Amino acid sequence: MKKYISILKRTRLFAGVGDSEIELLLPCLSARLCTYKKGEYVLRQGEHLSDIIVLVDGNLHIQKDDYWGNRSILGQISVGEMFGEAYVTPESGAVLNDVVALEDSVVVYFDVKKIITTCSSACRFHATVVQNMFFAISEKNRKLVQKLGHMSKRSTREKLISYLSEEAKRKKSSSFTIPFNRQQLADFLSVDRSAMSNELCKMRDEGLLEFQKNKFTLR
Amino acid sequence: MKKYISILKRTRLFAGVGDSEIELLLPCLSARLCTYKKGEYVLRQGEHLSDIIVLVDGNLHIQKDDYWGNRSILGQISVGEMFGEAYVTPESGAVLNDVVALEDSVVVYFDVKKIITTCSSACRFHATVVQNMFFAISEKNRKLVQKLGHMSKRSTREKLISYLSEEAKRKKSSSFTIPFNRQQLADFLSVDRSAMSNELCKMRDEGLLEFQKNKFTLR
DNA sequence: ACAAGTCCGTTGTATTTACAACAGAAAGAA
DNA sequence: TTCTTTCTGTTGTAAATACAACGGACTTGT
Repeated sequence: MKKYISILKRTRLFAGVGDSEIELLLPCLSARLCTYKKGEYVLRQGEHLSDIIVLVDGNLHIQKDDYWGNRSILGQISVGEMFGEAYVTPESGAVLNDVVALEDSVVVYFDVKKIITTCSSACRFHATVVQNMFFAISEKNRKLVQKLGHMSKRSTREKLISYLSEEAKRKKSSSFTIPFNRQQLADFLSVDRSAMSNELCKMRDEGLLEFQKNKFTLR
Repeated sequence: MKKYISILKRTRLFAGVGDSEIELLLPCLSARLCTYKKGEYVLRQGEHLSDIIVLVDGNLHIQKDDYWGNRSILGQISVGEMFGEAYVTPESGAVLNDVVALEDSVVVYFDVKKIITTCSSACRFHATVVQNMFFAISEKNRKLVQKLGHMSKRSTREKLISYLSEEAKRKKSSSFTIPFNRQQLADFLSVDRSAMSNELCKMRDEGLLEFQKNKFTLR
């Protein structure tokens, strides 16, 4: 666990909390470390959850496969990001999506009850963590709304423009690398891969953008 | 303001807080009442926000119109529900969507800073509100994920099935009324109204469901 | 009651997308 | 290297969707 404290320190959840304080907080929040090999499932649709999870190493996808084998990728989780926060309220039911490791990954589980129930005065940074968690969920919420913005576009081209310009804005550069290959991007935007590939090339030919593999440049 | 306390008491945000306590909390949270006539905008895309808002009377839609006039309805807000919570973190930028009153509506603004900064011991229910807000946002998050589930379906029929069966589950009955007319439902699911109308009738002819106006019955 | 406006279903056509299949490029393994 | 496997772009066809347009049912306001 100790080797990941420096990473936890840089996460949203522990912003403003120092190394030594984090070490004190960890047992107070019932922190548990778990490792997953590439391809393993961190969460499965239908499970119940009472923890918030932070990725400290590796890379995860939030996805769902339907009865006909169509895969939807709802999002991607990078090191330092939090997930599972939508399923920890008393009323929330089962987990709606799978979370799968794209590479060997390490996560830390935190008991939500412990987080929201401010404990003894021993850990005075507890309140900071609660506030951080609030901000983190709020931010997540915003991301979901943004994704809904992409998804609500009617055509493949519009979805691509919506997503790519969003990424450009986020990375503050017209050149950026996306965390998806073509199939994954198609699953993320809920479109057909070949149709999307087609559209991307058309847009390139029209001079709207350039790309090499996962690196895109908007014009 | 007083006439809405009984409504606030029944909201998620104030669950477990009594009438008299709410009255004490209101000034402590910088509560401000605002009324909007049918058709007026409560929030506009691009605005900045530092409040959480609760609807205490009326009915609202969260929506966005693009350059070409296509409207997307991201969600609908009923009395007692909270919104705006995604835009109140230090880093969150402008509001991404419009919020418009479908009928004459009344909302209450709460200063977020006041909420998350636990105040003097005078209002001992403050901590409860913080926890409630956490649950409420978490719940909202879940709703967004569910909507993404509908949106990620490829065909109009699948989107309809996804949405309608979700509603049936939520209302715990195979008969239920939806808060949208046809055009609004189409905007909500990001499909063409006539194509959707067509599909609905096909499904009815196949015996999958029945409907009169906004009342649906699944078979 | 009447007029104006809205809502809903229906139809035909043009456009777009999904699906299947394939070939070349790139990446990995033996 | 050579052999696989994966990834990407391309094409043709079938299917689904968007768009425009219209008539009837229902509302609303005068």
